[in-house]
Amino acid sequence: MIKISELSAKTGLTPHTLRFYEKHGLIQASSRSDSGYRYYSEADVRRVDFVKAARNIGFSLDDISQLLSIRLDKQSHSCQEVTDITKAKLEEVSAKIKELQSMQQTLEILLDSCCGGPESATHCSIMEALDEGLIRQGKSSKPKRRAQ
Amino acid sequence: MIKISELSAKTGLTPHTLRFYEKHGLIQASSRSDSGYRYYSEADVRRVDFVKAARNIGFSLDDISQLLSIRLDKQSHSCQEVTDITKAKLEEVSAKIKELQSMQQTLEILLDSCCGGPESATHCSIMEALDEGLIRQGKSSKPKRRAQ
DNA sequence: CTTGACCTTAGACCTTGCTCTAAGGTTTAT
DNA sequence: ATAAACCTTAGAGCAAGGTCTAAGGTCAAG
Repeated sequence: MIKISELSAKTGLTPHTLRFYEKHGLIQASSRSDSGYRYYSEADVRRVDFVKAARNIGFSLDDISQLLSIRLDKQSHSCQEVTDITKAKLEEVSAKIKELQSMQQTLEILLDSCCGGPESATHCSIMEALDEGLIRQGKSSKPKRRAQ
Repeated sequence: MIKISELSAKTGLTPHTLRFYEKHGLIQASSRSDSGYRYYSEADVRRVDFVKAARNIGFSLDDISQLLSIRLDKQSHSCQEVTDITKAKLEEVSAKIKELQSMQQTLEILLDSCCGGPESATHCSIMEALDEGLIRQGKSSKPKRRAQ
């Protein structure tokens, strides 16, 4: 059993972050010393690594919570539950990419249209485009509260 | 001269947001009534529209601040200053796209590998991939403090 | 003259994922 | 025995861009 700083060393996450994850229910120390020190097992290390892997793909801590509860009792959960979470994340990522690509395109067009030189910006075509309000591409409205 | 609710109607931004922008130096009322009510001119409306256009492209409020000060005195600024801001934003957007595409690809591979059916997740290949820690694609480290 | 719509301010709260501080207790090495 | 290095907790703070509340002042209509 290792203490938090060793878990930190093994996982690359700071003790702060590990405690933060615990507070949010993602991980937990297998046991505590009499004085309250957290002690972690090998299984705990693997759990943290799972969290890290999921984080790297872009899953939110909330998603990871769900994945972890599936992981704890795989028998009682289906592959579909896992793919549902994954598909939702993929949708989200794809939507964000589209939005950014639209911005990217606009920025490229603007850059193409402007000389970019040391001339005064009096007739800068980028400034003009912004002034004319030619640019429209509303960032998708985000849901305010969970649907009900 | 119009009051804030009318500016809100004309621009689609709430009075709250308009005051928020003012607090952050993006806009300002041309004048105030004796009682302190904000009064806006046509030029003010155009300025808000500029802010909206810039925000739609993805510029941060900070970027917009810079663009606005160029706009206020175009003579004293060059096209290059404008393209520098635009290029920086394009880089940022492109980097974010790359990061997301990497996630997207991983998610697609995971989804391809999993049956997604009602079977128990005991041998779910997505869960296995996360467990094996096969996934590596560190989200670019973000700068903690401005470079010095 | 009162109601209701509108305006003012400072400041709290939201989201997400940390990051850090303060104030104190424990362990380990010398 | 004591100092360094570690641990604990609650809670504050940050980034970004809003969003909203409270408590109160103002203005136009009826």
